[in-house]
Formats: sequence, structure tokens, C-alpha cells
Amino acid sequence: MKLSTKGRYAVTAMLDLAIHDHEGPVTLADISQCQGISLSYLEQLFAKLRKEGLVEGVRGPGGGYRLGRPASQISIAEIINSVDENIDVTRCLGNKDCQGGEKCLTHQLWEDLSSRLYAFLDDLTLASFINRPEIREVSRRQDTIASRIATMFPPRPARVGANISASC
Amino acid sequence: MKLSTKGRYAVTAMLDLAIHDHEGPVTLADISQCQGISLSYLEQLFAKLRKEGLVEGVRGPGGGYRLGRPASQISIAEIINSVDENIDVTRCLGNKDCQGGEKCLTHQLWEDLSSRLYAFLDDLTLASFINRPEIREVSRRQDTIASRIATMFPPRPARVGANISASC
DNA sequence: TAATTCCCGACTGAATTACTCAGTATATTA
DNA sequence: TAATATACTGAGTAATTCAGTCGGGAATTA
Ligand code: FES
Ligand code: FES
Repeated sequence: MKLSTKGRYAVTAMLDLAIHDHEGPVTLADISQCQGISLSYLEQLFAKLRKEGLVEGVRGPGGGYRLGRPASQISIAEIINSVDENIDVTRCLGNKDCQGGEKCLTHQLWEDLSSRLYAFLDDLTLASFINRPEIREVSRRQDTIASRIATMFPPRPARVGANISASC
Repeated sequence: MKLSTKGRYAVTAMLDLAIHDHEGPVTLADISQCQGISLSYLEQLFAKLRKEGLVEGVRGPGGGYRLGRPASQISIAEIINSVDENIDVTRCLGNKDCQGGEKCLTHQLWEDLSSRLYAFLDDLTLASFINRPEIREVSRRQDTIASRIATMFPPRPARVGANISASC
């Protein structure tokens, strides 16, 4: 289990998808702009998420990415693991034999902590974050702001009603 | 909150200190040899741990490092934070203003996850790891092996009884 | 004094991060 | 059918961090 900015990017992007799930696919260009991450970098991250089945891509105009499963069945741990190349090597490289054939104490202790952490993050699903009332509130407010801006500066809609998902 | 190999090194080293706490200071040379980490690198990590008051150094022969506080009052979160330079910046750099003066949804959600994770790791203390019976068992066995080896190849003792702490 | 340990700072190769560019493939819409 | 918007792929790259080396110093013990 590893946790870095890369993992944070993946998690926040997935949360974005989860929030706008009902509005159809979200484009990486939107996420890139809203969260200030480079588009190509996002593409690399999403390639990994796609390999794990956490998202599915929809090509062509009006396309984007959708969650690969219901938000209630995607855990934070899965997201982080899929982008962070969870090579959690200890000194024995997984052989558990550095103490005269036995697993050493340090190995045991770290494995223990690591699995507790994983269990914790595996229990947190995307749904458990976005379904709380205060989140719904902020989400609604931002959509309102976004649609007001959209009214003042109407963009050419790729598909009717699809551009509201551009809120951050 | 960030979690990398560096953090793991710090945590396992601190666990080492906690286990051998009753036997006097543990030298970095011991930890370096047992856990396969470079001595100078350990020195850098311990400089940070010392700044946070998590350990205290004892100079001179027979010296080493001791826990700065009882193991029951040192959390895993503290250890990781002290070495990992927890600069958990979001896009707004902590200003919470990227959504027209308001904190954006992504910021809110990540802050939320981050604090939950911190709370979890802050609840885990060194003592909660080493005081479990199965750990005490492995610890005892390793000390036995170590003292048997010490009998076969007696090292020059820096201080009477102090070298048993060389077990991994 | 000599040995052992912590302590300090500068430097360095390797790995990873985050990004850029240049394309290809597929679906939509006009 | 043509134009366009999107996902996809892979090679390359500057910046950063990781992990380690080196060369000293300072305090303590014997
Ligand atoms: S590091 Fe795996 S057994 Fe020691
Ligand atoms: S990133 Fe902090 S408010 Fe948007």
C-alpha cells in the first residue's frame, strides 16, 4: 500500500465521475481543467483504471468515462492500488525467510499494519463519500453556478444537456 | 498524508526501538544491519524523528536511540508525518477558494478522506503493535537465537548485556 | 587518549512523477 | 460522406524525490 499525489489524483478523478454519474460520461478534458491536472497524465492514470475495470471509456463526441461498477462497489483501496503499482516489498522480497528461515519480526509487524490499512481503505467506497447530505449540497450549488455561467456564455452543446457536467 | 517506503523504514525502525526499549538504547548500526537500510539514510530519517521529539539520541559507546515518549503515546501517523514532509497540497494551495471563493467539492472530499485516514493511523500506537502475545513470542524467539549466536561468536561487549539487542 | 556513537551537510545516481508531443481508432453529427 | 470530438497508445523529458555515499565533527565512555 502506497499513497502519493498520484493516488490522490486518481481518487479525486474517480469521485468526480461518481458525482456526475447520472449525467452521462465525463471527459478527461473536463477533469483536467477542473482539477488542474495535465490531460495526458490523466490519460495514463485512466489507462490503468480501465485495465482494472474501474472505469469504462466511451469514444466519440459526447463520450468520456463512466464508472465501471456502481459507486457502492468501488473502494478507495482499489483505486489507489491500480495506479500506484503496489509493490510493497520488504527486505526478503516476500520470501519471509530473513530470520533463519522464519519470517522476521519487522516483516510480521509491517505486514500487519499494511493489511489493517488496506482493510480500512477497502471499506471506504466512492458511494460512502458522495451520498452524504452536505456533499450533495455543495454538488448542487456548483452545478447551479456552472449552469449560470453556461447561460451567460453558451458553449456549443455536443449533446443536449450534456455540458452541465463541466462544473468542477 | 503520504505513505512510501521512506515511511515504512521509519515505522519499522521505531517498532524496533519500541521492542528493545527495556534493553537500553539501540544503535542505528544495528537497525541498518538488521533491516538492510543504509546507515546514513537512517541518520537522515532519525534527524527528523528527533526534531519531532519521537526519539532521543544517546552519544558515546553504549549509546544509540531511545523512544522520546512511551510507546503507548507514539502513533503511526506521527511517525509517517515526521519523515514524509506531509505537504498535502490541493490545487488551491490550501486557500479553499478555487470555486468562486468557495471550497470546491473535490477539495472537500479529499480533505475528508485524508482526515479519516489520519485519524485511523493516529489511533494506532507503537504499543498497540508490540504488546500483542504473538508478537511477544516472536520477539522472545529472536532474542534466543541472537543470544545463542552471541555465545558461539562472542563480540566484544560495549557494555555488559547490551549486545543482545543486536537481534533483528 | 582511543573508541564508539550520534550528529551534520554536501553531493550523487537512480527512480518516479508529471508532463509533452505526435499520432491512431472510434463514434457522433451535419 | 466529411468533419469533429473523444478515447487510446507510445515515446520522450524536465523536475523532483529516494536512497545512498562521503567526509567530517561533537559528545560520551573506558
Ligand atoms: S523481511 Fe521478510 S522475513 Fe524478514
Ligand atoms: S482545490 Fe482547494 S478549493 Fe478547490
